[in-house]
Amino acid sequence: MSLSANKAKVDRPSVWPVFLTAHAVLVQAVEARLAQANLPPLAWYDVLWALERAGDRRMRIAELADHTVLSRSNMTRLLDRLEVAGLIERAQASDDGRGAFAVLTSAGVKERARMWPIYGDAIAALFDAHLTDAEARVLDAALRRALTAARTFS
Amino acid sequence: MSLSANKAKVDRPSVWPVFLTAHAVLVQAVEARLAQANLPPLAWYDVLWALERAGDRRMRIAELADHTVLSRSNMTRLLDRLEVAGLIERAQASDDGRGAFAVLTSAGVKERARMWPIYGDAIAALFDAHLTDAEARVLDAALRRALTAARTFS
DNA sequence: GAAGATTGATTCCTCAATCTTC
DNA sequence: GAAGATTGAGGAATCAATCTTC
Repeated sequence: MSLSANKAKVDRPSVWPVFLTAHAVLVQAVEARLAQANLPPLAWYDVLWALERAGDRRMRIAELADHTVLSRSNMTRLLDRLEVAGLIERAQASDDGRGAFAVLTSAGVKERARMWPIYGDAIAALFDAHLTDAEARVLDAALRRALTAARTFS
Repeated sequence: MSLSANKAKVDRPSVWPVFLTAHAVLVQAVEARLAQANLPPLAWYDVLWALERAGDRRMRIAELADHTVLSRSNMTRLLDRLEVAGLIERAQASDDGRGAFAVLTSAGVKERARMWPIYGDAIAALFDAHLTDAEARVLDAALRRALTAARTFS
């Protein structure tokens, strides 16, 4: 064992603290704007938007959970709330008796459309406006790389 | 009012979704490594480290809350847990009767030292290792800019 | 026995209300 | 009345256990 056991360690101050803080502050600011407009939280948007992009406005629960980076049980409960709010419904999978779908309702479509102006503006003003095109490309590439690595690792 | 009310909007796909996903996945991976080593969560580290860097191993509660981007009530409860674990103590401010300090104990110092190898390795392997020096500089500058803007805005 | 999803129990976060000191 | 910190009550996240179907 050499003196430096952490061979992967890099010889510069880590960007990690800034990354964590930036995320926390930005998300708080975005959530605040949504709340101020009497709109549901960010997590709701994620689910609604994922469903809307899916071909037939439906997705398997586990697929949704993976997509939004939530645990299954967490997703079950989030869907409960969305269902109570009338934004999604649940449906049985015809081919697999165990499987369930979350299906976007038309009220769900409307709600997402109502959220987008606020959410989109918030992202634009708080995040995108502060990145040049070149920086955006670097950020995108670098974060995707770390992301992929973290996923294959664990 | 012009046709485009969102003047700040930028003409490229936003990095925002990748930013959110990368954060979620990376934090989950780091927390998993800590948990696997029977160590406390990331938030504990933040508080312990902030206290250790403070001159006399103590900080005001509100100051700590600002530093770690937590609400005051949240910080109160986090400190409760840390106090039960013996890692911090509370002390009265001598000059201001309302004020309270969180003070790092020697057990707290030890615990942070025990966490660092795991945490530091995780950051290095999952995050830093995937950034070149140039990318790290870009990331740091860009995120700081967004961060500052978001803070002055709200 | 494993995959898909849910449930119960616990922990943790959040909001508004409170208490004390300034 | 405002600042610093805590509390109570309600909501959301987490873990392990469960139920059903494959």
